[in-house]
Amino acid sequence: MPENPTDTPAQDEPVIVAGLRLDVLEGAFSYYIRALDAVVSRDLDRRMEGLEVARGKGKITALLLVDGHPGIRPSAIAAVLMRDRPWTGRLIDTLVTRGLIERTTSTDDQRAQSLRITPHGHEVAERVRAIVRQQEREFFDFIAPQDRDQFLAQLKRAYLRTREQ
Amino acid sequence: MPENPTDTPAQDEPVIVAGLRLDVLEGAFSYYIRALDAVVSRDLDRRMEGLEVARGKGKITALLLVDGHPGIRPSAIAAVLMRDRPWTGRLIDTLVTRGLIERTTSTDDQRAQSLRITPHGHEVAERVRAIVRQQEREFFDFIAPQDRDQFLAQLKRAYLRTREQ
DNA sequence: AATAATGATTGTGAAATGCAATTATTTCCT
DNA sequence: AGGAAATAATTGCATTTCACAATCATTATT
Repeated sequence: MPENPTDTPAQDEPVIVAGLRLDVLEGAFSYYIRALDAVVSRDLDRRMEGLEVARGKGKITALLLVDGHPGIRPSAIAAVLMRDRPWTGRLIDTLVTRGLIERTTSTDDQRAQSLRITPHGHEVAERVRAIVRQQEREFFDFIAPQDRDQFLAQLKRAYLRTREQ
Repeated sequence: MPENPTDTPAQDEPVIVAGLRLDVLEGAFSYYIRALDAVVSRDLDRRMEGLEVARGKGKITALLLVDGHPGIRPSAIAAVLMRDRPWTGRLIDTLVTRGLIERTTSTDDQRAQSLRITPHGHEVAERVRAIVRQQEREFFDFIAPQDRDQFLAQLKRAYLRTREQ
């Protein structure tokens, strides 16, 4: 049983990109995470093209959250996204404008709003789920099956830990 | 010898963030990468605060590339960053304006430019390296030593593979 | 009842980003 | 050699993103 992921570059082998060495960044988690984000986001944008939630960070998460948690408040979405409320408010504006979710004032707290998915929004959410799953299959197909769980677990762990800080 | 990373959440355990479930995103590489990027970038911004290369993606990489590759062309930097040339041009403008690098027309090709680090730029590059290393130590300290190489190798691999597409 | 805290919106300005058009130089092709 | 095509880079927008301050309404605290 192999202890290391399949076919990974050796630790001492320099990382060459476009013929250039990456200096300290070569050994930096932060660099790869930031660079990967750009590529993954670009790819996801392409896949979502035409769908009302295309481009930008947040709309997809917000839509799925509303679909999965009827009556959710904007501030709860802001907490997950780690964004401020003005930003989240405008995000919700666009989802409402596009007829994906609806916004009513909450019955138990009249300051708060209660967000619910519309039938159309639910359809879009379903399509979003399909696209996300498809991207996972197609875009990340180079990750060997036996490495997937471990890699995902590490990312999860990093995600949950860094959120705390 | 353990085969799995230390203390990782079980695969079937739902990921709860701010009390909410994440739907499909919970199992999506893309979600964690995108979310991690936001946190890591924010943290890096804080650490670089005051330094002429703070905030934004690209200045750090560009500075280190110029420092490590005297005479490098803007287009080479654009290739590494996967950005268009106008964008890269303006990035270089700011580095030049701040006295970190200097720009001359290349001798072998008068269309092209040749970028070189200034003494001040080199100093900043050194400080950037120290900060990056420090972030790796402090921010990612939750990754168990025995997991680090493997996690980094997976990220590297993902990075290199996704660049090809 | 007065004050503080909470949930959300509006206003605004600074950056980031992306596309099209332009200029200058070099390479390629007859 | 001469002209077309390709390459390196810049300039000029037009959009979008994003954060901060100020404001308004409602609820909680004392």
